[in-house]
Amino acid sequence: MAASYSISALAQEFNITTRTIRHYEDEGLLSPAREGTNRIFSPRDRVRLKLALRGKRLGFSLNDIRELFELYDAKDETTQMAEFLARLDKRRHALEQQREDIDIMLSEINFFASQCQRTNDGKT
Amino acid sequence: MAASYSISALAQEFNITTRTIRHYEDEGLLSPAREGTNRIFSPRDRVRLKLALRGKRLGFSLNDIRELFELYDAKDETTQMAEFLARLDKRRHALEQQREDIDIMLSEINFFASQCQRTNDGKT
DNA sequence: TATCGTCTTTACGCTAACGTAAGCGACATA
DNA sequence: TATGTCGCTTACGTTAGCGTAAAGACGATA
Repeated sequence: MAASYSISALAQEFNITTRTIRHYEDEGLLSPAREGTNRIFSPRDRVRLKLALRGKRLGFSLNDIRELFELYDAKDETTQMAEFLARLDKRRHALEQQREDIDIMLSEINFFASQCQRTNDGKT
Repeated sequence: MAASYSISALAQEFNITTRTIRHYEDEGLLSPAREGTNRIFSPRDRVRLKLALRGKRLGFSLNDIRELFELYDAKDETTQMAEFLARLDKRRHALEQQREDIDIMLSEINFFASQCQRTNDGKT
C-alpha cells in the first residue's frame, strides 16, 4: 500500500510549520484524507506541497499556485486546455525574465566580490 | 550636465506608480534631490530604482534591498566589507537555488506543454 | 489516574507593500 | 478667471501569508 504522512512529518521534511500546511489546505492547495479528525497525507499531497513550496520560492502567490493546480487537474477538458497552455506560457515568460535577472545579479555579485577581494588584498 | 527625471517620468519608464516610488523613498531606497517640494531624480537614483525592482522580482524584501545598498555604500570601511561579502555569498546561494527551481519548473512546463499539444493534435 | 505528545479547531494579531482618498500648492492654458 | 495637469503630504485601508494563543480530544506511558 502507498505511503502516508502525518502533518508533522511533512512539516519536518520540508522545514515548515504545521500551521503553514493547514493554511495551504484552507487555501485549497492540499486536500488530505482524514482519519477521524486527523489529516492523512498521500504521496500526491506530498508532491503538491513540494511544488507549492517551489512556486513560493519563485515568488508565486498561493492563489497563482492553486489556479495552476486546478487547471492542471482539469486539463483534459479541451476548453480548459487552451487556457492552461496560455498560463504556462505566461509562467515561462516570467521565469525566463527571472533567469535573466538572476544571471545579471550573479555576475554583478561576482564583479563586486572580486573587486572587494582585491581591495582587501591590497590592505593585508 | 547630468540628466534628471521627474517622479512621473520614472514611474512611466518602469511601469510603476508614483506611490511606489515615494514608498521606496520612505523606506530609504531612494533619496532624490528637491527643487522646492518636488523630487528630482538623478541617474544614480534611476539605477537604484532599477536594481530595487530587479531585487523585488527575485523576491527580496525592500528591507533586504536597502541593507544591501547600505552595505555597498559603506563597503570601503574594511569592517563592513567582510559582512558585505558574506551577504553577497548568501545572496548567491539563494539565487543559485532559485535558478535550480526555475530550471526544474521550465522543464516541467515544457513537458506538460508538449503533452497537451499531443493530446490536442489527437483531437483535431 | 495524571501527564505527555500529537493532533484538532477557532480566531485574533501582525508585517510588508503598497492602494486610495483627502486636501492643498504651483503653473499653464483656454 | 476657471480648468487641468502635475506634484506634495498625511493618513487610513487592504491583502497575503502565516504567527500565535486558547482550549480541547485522544492515545501512550509513568
